[in-house]
Amino acid sequence: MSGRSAHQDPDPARVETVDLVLTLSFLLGANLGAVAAEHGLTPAQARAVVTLAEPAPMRQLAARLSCDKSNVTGIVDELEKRGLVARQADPHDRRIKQLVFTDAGRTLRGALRARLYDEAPGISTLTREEEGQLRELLRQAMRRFTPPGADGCNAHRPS
Amino acid sequence: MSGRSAHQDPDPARVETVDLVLTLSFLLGANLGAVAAEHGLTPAQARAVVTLAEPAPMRQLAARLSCDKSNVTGIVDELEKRGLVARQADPHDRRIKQLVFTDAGRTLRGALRARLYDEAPGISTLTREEEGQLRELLRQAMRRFTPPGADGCNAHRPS
DNA sequence: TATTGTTATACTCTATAACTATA
DNA sequence: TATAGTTATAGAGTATAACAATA
Repeated sequence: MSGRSAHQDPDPARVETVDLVLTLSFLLGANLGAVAAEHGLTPAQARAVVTLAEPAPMRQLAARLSCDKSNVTGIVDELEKRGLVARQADPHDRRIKQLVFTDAGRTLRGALRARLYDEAPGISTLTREEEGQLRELLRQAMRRFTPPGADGCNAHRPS
Repeated sequence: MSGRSAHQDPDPARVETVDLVLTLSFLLGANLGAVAAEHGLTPAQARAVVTLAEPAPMRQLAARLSCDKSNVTGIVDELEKRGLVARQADPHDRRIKQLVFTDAGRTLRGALRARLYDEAPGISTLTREEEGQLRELLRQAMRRFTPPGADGCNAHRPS
């Protein structure tokens, strides 16, 4: 018994690996925020512009952003107000609104992607070879990852 | 002119690398949220428990969480209410409150760290060697990263 | 009945600024 | 004057639930 804890401390090397991923992601997020602000957008709006692959229904954009569809309404409202995207009626299903870029929106998307990817903090300092190794290791990690509750049936989230 | 955009599309390989980092980080964050909820904590509260290296002033915890000190007050209020941490007067400077864990808090911290690091989604599927390579590449990226606006002044980040 | 999108609402996270008590 | 911590407040982000229009 004594005061011995039920859990050993995790491997310090593992802690460093995880913290490095989180720190790098934090920098990428901070960069997104800064670039968004330069264009008078919130981070969520900028992310929508970068993520949208036109044409796409609202619901698909929500899926790509990993958020509820109700959030997308407000984000797209603002982007539409600024003349960056438009909602187009779908000829085959009148419930659906297809999102498309305006010319200004498409240009902005290119500018944002250039800043966020070409100049990605940290990652852009690696050589092509190093980045290739990093990419392959991350692919490996994601490939082998099994989401919790995926026992071959459809996964739902208990809340 | 012919509608040619001012920006080329970024290198698809680069896009994949960045998106992999963000996806992995998203999974780590979702895991934090799930583990926090199991213990009736919000993600921010759980992160404070995991991050706190006792004893530490409020201000230092805020720095480690990369957030404003005003946020820490509420987080620690709740952790203190649950008997996980305590605020102790600093004998040398009465402005300072040193945060320390209770026994329950220290035990919880161990449990959370075990879940968040030992079972880190994605990363825990790599072999020791693969994880070592990943860690070294991420270290390299962070080492070479120059924060914007760091023109010769001292900008470090102690881990 | 099920689905797309909208609205209303609430909760969390975060930053800013003003305040206190110390130093 | 400067710093540690608190309080009040406001802005983003997100989720849930109820709803209208449509399938």
